[in-house]
Amino acid sequence: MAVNEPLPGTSDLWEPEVLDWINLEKQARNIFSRYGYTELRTPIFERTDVFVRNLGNETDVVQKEMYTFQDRGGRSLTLRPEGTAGVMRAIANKGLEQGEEARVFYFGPMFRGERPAAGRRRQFHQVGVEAVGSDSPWMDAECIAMLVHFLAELGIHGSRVLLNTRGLPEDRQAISQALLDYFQPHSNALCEDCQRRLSTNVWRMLDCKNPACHEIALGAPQILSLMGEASRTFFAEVCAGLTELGVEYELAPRMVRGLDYYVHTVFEITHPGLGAQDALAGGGRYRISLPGDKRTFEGIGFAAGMERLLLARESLGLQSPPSNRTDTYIVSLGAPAIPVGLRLAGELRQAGLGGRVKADFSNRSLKAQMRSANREGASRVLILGEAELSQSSVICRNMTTSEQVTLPVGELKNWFLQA
RNA sequence: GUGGCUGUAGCUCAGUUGGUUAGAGCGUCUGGUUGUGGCCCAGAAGGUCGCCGGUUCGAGCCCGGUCAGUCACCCCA
Repeated sequence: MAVNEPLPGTSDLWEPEVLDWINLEKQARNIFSRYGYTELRTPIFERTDVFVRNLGNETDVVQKEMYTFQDRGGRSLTLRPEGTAGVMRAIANKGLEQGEEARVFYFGPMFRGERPAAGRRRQFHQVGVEAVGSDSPWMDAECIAMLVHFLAELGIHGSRVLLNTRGLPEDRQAISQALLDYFQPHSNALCEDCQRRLSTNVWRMLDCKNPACHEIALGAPQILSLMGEASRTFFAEVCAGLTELGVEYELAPRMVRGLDYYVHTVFEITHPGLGAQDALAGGGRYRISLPGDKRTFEGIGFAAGMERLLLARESLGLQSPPSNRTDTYIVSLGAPAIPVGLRLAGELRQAGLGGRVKADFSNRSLKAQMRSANREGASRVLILGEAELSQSSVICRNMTTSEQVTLPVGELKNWFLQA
């Protein structure tokens, strides 16, 4: 039993759920390509430093969530915990001309060694986009609007767009200091995590969920007001762009996203149908430098959790109904009929007739085979028995109307073509 | 990694104060006279009660451990 179960946090995916996944991928390609994005597929494992370097060594993802192993040559490799790093590596490898933009989307499995919960898996799937090479705030607005468009196309209503800015790196020092000056006096009242954050990551204290910390964080200085002119102008233009595109959003001045590489815009989309992990998607503007490359790449991107998108759809009653497995079912009565049914099935498929064709090789009674045909939802049944074999004919039964006729094999095509 | 809840047939679940061969519904299979599905009827198959150990004359029921699921925390998609 247990040996056949998938590992914790992983799962087998059967129809009809698979149909929802196919549809999700189709919609992603459909929408993102309208914005000029092209699909990129990168390996699901990379050299470990690709991730450590990009995500930041102090992040939780790097510290305790990566699936890292050594290959035979002793190199440290890691199953990708997110998509951006690999995409950036691929772009750097291909090369980006000065002034050239890369706009790509991707989807696929990601791996994080976390404890599974609602909407959280160890192997999960993300659909994401990256627009690299533009430093324009209008690009941020368009990117967020594209995500909102995508959600609408999936029928996901009721989500919220939360928006904030982290400003430019040169503003960070002053802001961190101001936050530190504010939180330090309260240190005794803070939770364990936040006491540690005082020295590691003061920003993160702003969105601590601990009630006591949250209370204190409410009185913290507004980071936006501490930023320089350039940062504030950038943010204002992102907001203006969203308004221009008719995207509704909420300012979330205390939202701080986990990864170190963000500059300026950060955003998150939440949905009430998800449970405790209510983030449907998240992203922001980033600057990334790669090992062996002197350049810094700036871009804007997001990743959406595919499981969560599906959960949100489910909470709105939008999952695919179970589908029939068979359109045409071929019943063979008696051992001599079985190879004839086999051949007939092959001919139908080659001719593109009868949709999903399944032949029954079980040599069971007619009744038993008819029951199977019915259970599988077949709309047409072809019956081959002794009498039919001797005269090269076949009984053609319409399962919806229960009408049937005996036809020479040569006339089957016409029968299939009529409704 | 930490905590709460759960773990009985393919599925959904019953199993009384621990006491003889562990039950139901659905599903599956077979049959209801010569070769015809869905409805109905009859019969059958299917379970080491997650696993290991303990308490007991005796445990699906009690205790401990373990594994798995689930939800929550940390964090994130």
